[in-house]
Amino acid sequence: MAPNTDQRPRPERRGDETRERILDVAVELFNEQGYERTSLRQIAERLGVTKAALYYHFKSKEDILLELHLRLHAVGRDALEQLEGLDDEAVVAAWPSLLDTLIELLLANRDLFLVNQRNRKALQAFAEDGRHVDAGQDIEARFGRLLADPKIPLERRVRMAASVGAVVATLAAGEVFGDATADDVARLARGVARDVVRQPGDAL
Amino acid sequence: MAPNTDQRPRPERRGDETRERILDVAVELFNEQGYERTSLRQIAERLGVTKAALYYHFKSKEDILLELHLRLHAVGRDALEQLEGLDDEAVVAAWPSLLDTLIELLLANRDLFLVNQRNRKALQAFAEDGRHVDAGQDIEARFGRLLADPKIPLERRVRMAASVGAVVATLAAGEVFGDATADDVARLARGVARDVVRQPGDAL
DNA sequence: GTCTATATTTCGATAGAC
DNA sequence: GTCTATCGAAATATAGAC
Repeated sequence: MAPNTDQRPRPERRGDETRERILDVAVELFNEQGYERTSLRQIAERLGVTKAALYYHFKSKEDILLELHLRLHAVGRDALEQLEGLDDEAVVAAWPSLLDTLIELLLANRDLFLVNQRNRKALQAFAEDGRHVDAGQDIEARFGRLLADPKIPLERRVRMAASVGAVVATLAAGEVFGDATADDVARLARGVARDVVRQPGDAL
Repeated sequence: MAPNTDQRPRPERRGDETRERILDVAVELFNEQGYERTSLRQIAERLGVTKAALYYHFKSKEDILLELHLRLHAVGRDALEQLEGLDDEAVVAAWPSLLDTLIELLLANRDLFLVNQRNRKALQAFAEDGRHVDAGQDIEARFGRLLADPKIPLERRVRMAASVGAVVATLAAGEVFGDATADDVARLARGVARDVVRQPGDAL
């Protein structure tokens, strides 16, 4: 193979590694303090570099949060693609299985999830300021449309909203259950989710 | 009765009325944009006064949020006093009834609730900076201790966390259920909450 | 009680050396 | 790729007139 004559440093090299570390520290701080209360100075200090260095890797503070949003979407992309083309009724039918997937993903990417959940306002502000965050296939937008669809019985929709709330609250509480392994909590969360979606009147 | 010779303007007069309006506008804007993204200039403009006027009524921006926090506590005080002296096991027993109260209060003070829920980080930051927000009888702290109590079976604790998450998510979703009256949503929320707390193995 | 005007601080972002 | 130095904007907060 010919030697690498590319002037740019190879991707997946030292540079991208620093980029990763920036994102890691950002997730930490955004979760501890929130996005708005976290300054670039804090991120830089915890990382042991200067603010200006951050600007080499990201063109703005918003871009850091936006990148974290994209990563969450990447995590849920497989699940999202399964829904492509399905109408709302079909999504309702698939809901119990979707909740299991949600629990699994939430457990494996807890911090990333929480950052996105706790900074919804900031993300939606960017979107309104012209920045498109996927537009049509945004997962949250689709969920909102689902809850508004009058073709689905109200109780079904309420229980969908409640099931997500129950799961997120349970896994966000996470380590307050001092004892308890992650697997224990996940198993119990699945049980709760099942009880929420299975409404009275459903066939057993 | 002798004429009022007090130099200060009477309480519950024009002054407190403006104070109320400030809090009302603050709740609106904090819910629309979040606490950190809302500037005092915006509050003043929507109110038709200047920033300086706000500082006559509140000594800082934090104080506005803190006041809203105190109001929420005032709303839930009756419910909280019922729990005084009860040990954790007794609270668990009272949980189903507490959830009904939560639903009722949440529905009657939706905006106030949401501001406090969405700005938890900011409030807890103030508390750590020396400002005491009740210390011992803070409702959220008590809830956290309850979830950590190993004397309560894990599944019970998980279901308590999940029930609150389900209720809050349902009522926060609120108007996305385009049709549906508040009463409908409240009734369905009670049903869901009941299904969450009543775990398998409980006597019917 | 509300105003105008301004002080003070902090933050995001850029320029240019190394 | 990271640094020093700094800019400009915006925010909180204060001083003092009315």
